[in-house]
Amino acid sequence: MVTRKDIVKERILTVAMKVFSKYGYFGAPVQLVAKEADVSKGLVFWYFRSKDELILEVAKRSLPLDLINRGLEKGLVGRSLLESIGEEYIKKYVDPMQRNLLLHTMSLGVTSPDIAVHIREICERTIIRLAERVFGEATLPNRVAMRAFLGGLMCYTLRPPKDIDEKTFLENLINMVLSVSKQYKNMDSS
Amino acid sequence: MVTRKDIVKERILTVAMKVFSKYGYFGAPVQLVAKEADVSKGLVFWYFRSKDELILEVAKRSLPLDLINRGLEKGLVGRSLLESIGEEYIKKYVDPMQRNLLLHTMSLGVTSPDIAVHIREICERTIIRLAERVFGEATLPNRVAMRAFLGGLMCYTLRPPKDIDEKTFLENLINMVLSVSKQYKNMDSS
Amino acid sequence: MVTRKDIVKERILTVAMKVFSKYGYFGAPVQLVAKEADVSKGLVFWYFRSKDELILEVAKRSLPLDLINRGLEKGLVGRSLLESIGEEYIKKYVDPMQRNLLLHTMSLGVTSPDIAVHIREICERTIIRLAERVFGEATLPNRVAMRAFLGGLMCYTLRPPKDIDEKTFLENLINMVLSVSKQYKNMDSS
Amino acid sequence: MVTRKDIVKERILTVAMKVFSKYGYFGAPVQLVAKEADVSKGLVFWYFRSKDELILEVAKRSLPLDLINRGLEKGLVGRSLLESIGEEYIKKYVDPMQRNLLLHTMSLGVTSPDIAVHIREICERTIIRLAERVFGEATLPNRVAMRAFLGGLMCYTLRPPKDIDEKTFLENLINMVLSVSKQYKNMDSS
DNA sequence: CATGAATGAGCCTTCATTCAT
DNA sequence: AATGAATGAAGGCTCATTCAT
Repeated sequence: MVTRKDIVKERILTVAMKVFSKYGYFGAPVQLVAKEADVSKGLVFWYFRSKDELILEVAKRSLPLDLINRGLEKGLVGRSLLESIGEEYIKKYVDPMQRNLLLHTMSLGVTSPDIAVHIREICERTIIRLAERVFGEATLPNRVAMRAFLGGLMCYTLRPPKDIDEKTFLENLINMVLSVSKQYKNMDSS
Repeated sequence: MVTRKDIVKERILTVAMKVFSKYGYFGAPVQLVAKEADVSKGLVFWYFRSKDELILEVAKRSLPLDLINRGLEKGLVGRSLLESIGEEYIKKYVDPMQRNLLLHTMSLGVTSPDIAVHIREICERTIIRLAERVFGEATLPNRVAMRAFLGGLMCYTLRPPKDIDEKTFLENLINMVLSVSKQYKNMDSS
Repeated sequence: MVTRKDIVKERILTVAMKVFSKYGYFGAPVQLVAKEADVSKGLVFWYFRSKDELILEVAKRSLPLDLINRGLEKGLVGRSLLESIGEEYIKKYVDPMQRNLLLHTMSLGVTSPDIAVHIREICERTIIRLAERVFGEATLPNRVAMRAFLGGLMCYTLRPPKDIDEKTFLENLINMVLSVSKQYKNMDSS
Repeated sequence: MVTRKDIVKERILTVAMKVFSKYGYFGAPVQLVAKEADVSKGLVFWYFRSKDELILEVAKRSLPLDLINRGLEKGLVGRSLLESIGEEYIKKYVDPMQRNLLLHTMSLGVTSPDIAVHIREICERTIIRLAERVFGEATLPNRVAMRAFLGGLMCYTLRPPKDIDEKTFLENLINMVLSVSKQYKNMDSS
């Protein structure tokens, strides 16, 4: 059941993403988030114990974890899982708001150990689950491949090359990534 | 002639890079920079009119402009210019301090309009000069190629793939970039 | 008849005494009292219109009024009334919680005019009733004697001298106090 | 040399004593102290790192340590030291401001462990030095006697009995205190 | 040039209090 | 009665910036 409480908390979070995206985590006072969400400053602290907690929640959402989990939940494996994630990834970050937020989060990860740790843990776990579902097992080379996959996507969205269309890019990236595993070797989409 | 003034200003800048890299542009008060540089807070404002000016100066240095200009000044052209820049680029950003600073600057570029403008202008001009020296003229495809070159380097340093060594990466990147121009077509370094 | 209402209100008050004793009237938020009493914050305000009202109620209990009234209700007069009160006084304030609370209340009496007034009124009236029951009439010297009695007890409990036992102390204090009235002159307990 | 810096800091402290005395340590915002001292809020934090530090400094001054040290520095010993201290003690606390401040400090000592520890340490050391100068050595009974002396003075000032004049009180208190040591036994002022 | 005292705006956070349910 | 969401007013503290020396 979705209570009124959940709705308000969600609204605050959504607004916070917009505001933080525009002004940065430190450039935007909690006050501004509250005002934009049309609630009192106090209420933000009722739902999030501190600004850091709010930032952490927003930072989590700025990462591609949501779409990765969605892909995993669909029950997809191998190439089709990567395709699904790749498409959603690019879809998410064509939104400049999301792209900027991701930049802020990456910058934050450098300075705030607290938040960095949190994020790192989550990423670590996700990478492993992803490797398992794509390759069958999360060996080191497989995990590295998953990182390359996500890193490649990140670079693509951060600085999309004008001369490579999404389809082509994705196909090549996925081929490269899958080539680390024998089962996909010499099995290009060509 | 290098005056005492230059030495002190330089020291402040160097320290500011370290401090901002560690705590972020907003997380580090001017006071901290002054303390680490062993000067008074007032002196920092003597050399830099405001914190924003100091940040701007540091942000400039965090970008790869310096090494690009150095390459240009060497009088190199074409492939050897790209090789020189590529090597220096990677050399600069293996330093985590520089890498983190670059992240902060990218995040900053999203929120701070006037700093963003400043940086963009400089980049724009550099890209053009670079294209001219590599390809002979700064046509749109050539400028795009230059952006791809720099973007590729950025991604490489931000998330260095374990399975590609620096030499190989650079060679492939340069080949790809040069291939947009007829004069380099089918003219691999081989 | 003791209603459920009374029970809850009483629990809140008891807990408030503990909490205020530990953190001071201003150091303890109402929220903390509610939590320790295992009720909602709103309920505290249902029973006590404001925090000040709660503080006042606790402050009253921190004073020795209860045991004085109990003594009066026993129908005691003269020396035996003082003895009863004296013993109960010391018994109450051997509890560090009560002692600390008394200190907070004394400090509060200095700053909070309306609470101070309230307390002063109550004290004034009690002193008079006490003087009447001890000496027969509340003349000025008699009232002063009553203050000396209570003041002496307060000092004793706040900083109990190691070399004077309770019995001896009380006997001497009462003798001194009673000596202001002719009827007790030269009428030591011996 | 008394610098301008010292003067300003001293003014803030003096004002803080007045303000805290009137409103209590927690009832008075730093802002109010600053305003009354005619300086900016920021400056108070320039001289005192936090409100707690300011409170501690004021709390120290609210105790009778100053006059005790002054007595010690005069080189007095035995009875004359106690007489000097006793007179100054009463002189200090006839000022309601000082009396109220002392009450606040005592209340504070209960809740703020930090400050309590600080104060306790200072008191401990002073008691010992006092015992040494009064009795020649700081044996346990001598130290207890010193506590009784100071405790007696405190009670006297907090609730001055109308029927005992200062001279008489002091004489009796000192006689009592000195009687714990053989060298003063049977050496009453009578 | 250099220092550090001084200012004031602004931010995070707490908390008494109200109110719909 | 009882809950806890919601509000808004302060308060402590930081920090960029200025200025007298």
